[in-house]
Amino acid sequence: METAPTEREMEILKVLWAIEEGSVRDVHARLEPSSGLHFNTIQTQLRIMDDKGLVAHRRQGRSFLYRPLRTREEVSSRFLHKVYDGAVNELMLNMLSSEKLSDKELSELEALIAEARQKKGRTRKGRK
Amino acid sequence: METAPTEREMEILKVLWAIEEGSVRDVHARLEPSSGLHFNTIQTQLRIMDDKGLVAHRRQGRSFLYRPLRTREEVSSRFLHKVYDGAVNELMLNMLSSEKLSDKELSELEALIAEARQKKGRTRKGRK
DNA sequence: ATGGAATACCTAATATGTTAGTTATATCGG
DNA sequence: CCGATATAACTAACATATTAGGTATTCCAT
Repeated sequence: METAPTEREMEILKVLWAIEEGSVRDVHARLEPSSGLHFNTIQTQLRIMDDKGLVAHRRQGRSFLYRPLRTREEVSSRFLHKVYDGAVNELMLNMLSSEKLSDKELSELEALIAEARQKKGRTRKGRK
Repeated sequence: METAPTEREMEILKVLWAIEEGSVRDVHARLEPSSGLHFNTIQTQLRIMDDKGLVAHRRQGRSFLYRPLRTREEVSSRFLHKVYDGAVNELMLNMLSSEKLSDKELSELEALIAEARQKKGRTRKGRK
């Protein structure tokens, strides 16, 4: 069916990514301060997301515990392909220009990529 | 007002990013093969996006030429903050794991970052 | 001028998203 | 067992998105 999460659904997914699994109350507690949304609203939203396959639930005692079925990777990958046709370096280029990154952050990024390169090199041809 | 582009609006923005500026017909020509959408549908959509401030138009002869007002940078930055709270390296980490990047692409990425670091270094303290 | 083609403008139907009230049901303490 | 409370389930109202039909206007060629 491939339904993309809506704005609100993204907020809820974000909470679930953070807490891994949680009840309506848990999600509501996290979202209420910033959004002021009613408990029932979150409950309804979660049920809809359940129908859509964005989350799953299991019973615990009298309440449900919800967990995300979409990962951040999936959401991000979808974004990359939708907006950049999959061109990671295009995205990175834009990030580098729009985000103000510190030296430290840049070093970290470089290290991440170097590591990925290492890993790849090892499992393929030779060292370089 | 800060309205986030919807799914369909994203498709249209993408076309406009590619062609820089174009008439309803131009956009429709690009979108029709994949979507089968009616000419008028695109026209209405563009007018709505105009109202929302996502695009602007100018007259040329009897028709309008539309151009995007949101850049890919802006859309991407918004995504980064919404989904990752601005943590670029988190995003990159996920990209590295979910996208299958070639050695060449990884090298390019590394080069991009190195360059950004150079540039930053030059305008700040010293060389390092 | 007049008819045809292209286009903007207006309108509306349908679908989907968003929010929260109301009702039913289960659980726990006494 | 009984009432209080927490929660799920149902329902509904309203907003926004999506799609396309119809109408008015403009320009071009005959």
